[in-house]
Amino acid sequence: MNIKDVAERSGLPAKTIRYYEEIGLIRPLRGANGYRAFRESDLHKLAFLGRARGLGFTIEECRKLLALYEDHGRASADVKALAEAHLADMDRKIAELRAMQATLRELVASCAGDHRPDCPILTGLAGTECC
Amino acid sequence: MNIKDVAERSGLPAKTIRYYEEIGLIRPLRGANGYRAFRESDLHKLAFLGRARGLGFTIEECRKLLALYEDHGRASADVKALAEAHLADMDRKIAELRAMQATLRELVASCAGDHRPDCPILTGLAGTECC
DNA sequence: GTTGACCTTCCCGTGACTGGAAGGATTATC
DNA sequence: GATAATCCTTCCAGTCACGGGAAGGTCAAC
Repeated sequence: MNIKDVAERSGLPAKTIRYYEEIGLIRPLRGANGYRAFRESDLHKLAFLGRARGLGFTIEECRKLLALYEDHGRASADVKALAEAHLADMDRKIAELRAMQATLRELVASCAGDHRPDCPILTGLAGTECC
Repeated sequence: MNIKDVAERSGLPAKTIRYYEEIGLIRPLRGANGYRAFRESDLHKLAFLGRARGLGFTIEECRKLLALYEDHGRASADVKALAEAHLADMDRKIAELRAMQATLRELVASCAGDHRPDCPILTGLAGTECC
């Protein structure tokens, strides 16, 4: 299989597939013409990577997941720990975003939003609480 | 004021302050020795930038906010629109994270997490729904 | 044989910094 | 006055996960 077919079947752009080879996530064979020759197993790995990335795992986490996937003697606890750490990461990110939203929503609520120049959003950002 | 004092007073690292000058967010004066000479107005701008960045605005959004801040004839509606667009951005990011979490939580819930190798998280990522 | 679609590598750009090297300026100490 | 420590400067490279595009080789169809 050439890269375009793999790209279509895995849903990943060809550029991304080349990049994944470059950083050692996959090791496709090479034909006599220098073209990458992908096996079904490469395709499976790419699909795996696409799903893991889609769930927000970083590339290094994906590397670990792939290693666990290929290690048939792994303990499912190791996988679960990785997944739970990632869930906690996402919790933290959501909390951070919500905190930022809460602050900004207060400022927005107090802003008239009309043609006049007075703007509590700007004075809030300026921090000069000049009352 | 030299850069270290400004860094301490604004809460921004000196590296970041140099970077902000490089991309034209601030324009401190220069002393005869080549050192940056910060005015109070530079410090205010940096504090403003620090707060805006802390609320998750991108650098380009900060540039616009700073321009509005310095334009005393602005309409507060323009500021409010920027802020509301950013709130909507954050809404989208949160929704994306929650969708990823929901999927991953399902997988995690079905994983025993013990010493055995069977792992629904990995088979889920492999997508081989082999039942 | 010539088009057109594919493939390859290589290098640059993204956002918002961070780290570190090399070297000049200032301040404190002896 | 010499020296050491602490500042300051610029410049270059790296981060993360790719994407864009150039320059050139290969392959299938007509």
